Amino acid sequence: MARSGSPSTPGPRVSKASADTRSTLISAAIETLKVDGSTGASARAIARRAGCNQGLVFYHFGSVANLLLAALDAVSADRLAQYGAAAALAQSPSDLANLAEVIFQEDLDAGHATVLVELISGASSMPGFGAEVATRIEAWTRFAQSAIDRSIDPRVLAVTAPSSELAYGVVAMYLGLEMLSHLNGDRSQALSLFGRLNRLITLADALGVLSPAPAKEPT
Amino acid sequence: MARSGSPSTPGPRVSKASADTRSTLISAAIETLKVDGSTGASARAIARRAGCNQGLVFYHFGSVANLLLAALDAVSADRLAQYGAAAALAQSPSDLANLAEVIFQEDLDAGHATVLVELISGASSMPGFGAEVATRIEAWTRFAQSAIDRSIDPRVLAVTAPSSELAYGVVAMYLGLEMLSHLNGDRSQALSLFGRLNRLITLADALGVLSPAPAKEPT
DNA sequence: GTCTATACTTGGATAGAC
DNA sequence: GTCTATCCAAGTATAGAC
Repeated sequence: MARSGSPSTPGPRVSKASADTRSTLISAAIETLKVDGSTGASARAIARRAGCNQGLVFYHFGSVANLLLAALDAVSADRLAQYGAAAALAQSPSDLANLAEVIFQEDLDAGHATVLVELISGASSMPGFGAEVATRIEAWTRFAQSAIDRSIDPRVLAVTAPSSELAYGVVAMYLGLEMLSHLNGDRSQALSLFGRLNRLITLADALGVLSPAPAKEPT
Repeated sequence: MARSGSPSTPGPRVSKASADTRSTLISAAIETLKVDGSTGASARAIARRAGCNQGLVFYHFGSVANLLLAALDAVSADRLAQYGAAAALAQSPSDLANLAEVIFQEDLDAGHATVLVELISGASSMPGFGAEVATRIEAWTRFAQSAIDRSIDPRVLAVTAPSSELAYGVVAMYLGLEMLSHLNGDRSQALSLFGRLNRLITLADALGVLSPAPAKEPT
């Protein structure tokens, strides 16, 4: 599968031209998934968009499926890095919620969420593909869970739902809102709903029922 | 497109054999969508499952896309009828939530939800298909909205979100949970989350903060 | 590493026999 | 109304020239 060097660390072993083609193909795969969906993401369509020959897909990735997984890796790495940077800046649950809203809007507009949806639903028709996608989606739920753990009082979690389940729900909602807004060509309803949830969290936070108690400071 | 008689009312004009083949093809299309996804739902694959010739897809429906839309119509009609019957029996919001949980589990297990997800996400690669699917999905959000309107106090809606947005969120959640549980081959997390929401609604209902006040009865 | 050419498979769709 | 046969387009994948 991998030819020379590890696939995720293109070291000096790989020539510049090769690495360029690889990343161009990955970008083209992402773009094709956004525009034409997983059904339309054929080797030919992707190569056409990348401006190179169709055979290079198989030379560099071995199969279309592997290229699509590389594309998913790229999107995951990019977005989770963004999320992490934003989460690090957040000081409170409402900060986090506000940042989440901005980033969610970005994901809808730029089509990052579309890539996830297309690969998840497209997995049905490619044997073995589902398991590969599943492990990659786990990174998303893990991120959501850790963000929840950091920002919500454990006692709140105890009386509502464990963070793992909430994270599962958050990712499900993300995917579902992407599907509906993409279908309608209208993100306004999804964003409006997200905004309401956001205001609810800000309100609850202001009432002091969400944040974990600061580690024993004198009152 | 339609040959004789209207497509949704197969009257006596259509021979019994023809109507049989039509409905067999529709059932086969549904089954193929569940098992192989929208990419795998080709005329040949569907006809193979239906035990008939591939050309009949085009004779009866004109195109694969039209057959898939007929399949979606069938699933929508079937499920919304079930939902309606269940909702009619419900006397309270918690009744409704309990029934919703049972029906949601049914949809996950039987793959009804899969059909929706596959057609929505597969729409990206078929020009014009998205709009057709969108109008059919609207029937689902309309149902959800009317159920919400019937069972939740308008004053609660006024301070949280309008029923149209809540319905949008409910359908999005339904689709997202289907995607994740289908991907993992494990519906338990989705059901557990649904169960928690259910208990929350039952609790809120018991506290009297959800149901509309009964129309002016003497206290 | 990249391109051309090609073998093979599958799918959409139609024509015509029955 | 159904089936066989067929055409054509598109896809995966490989071999070999450059």
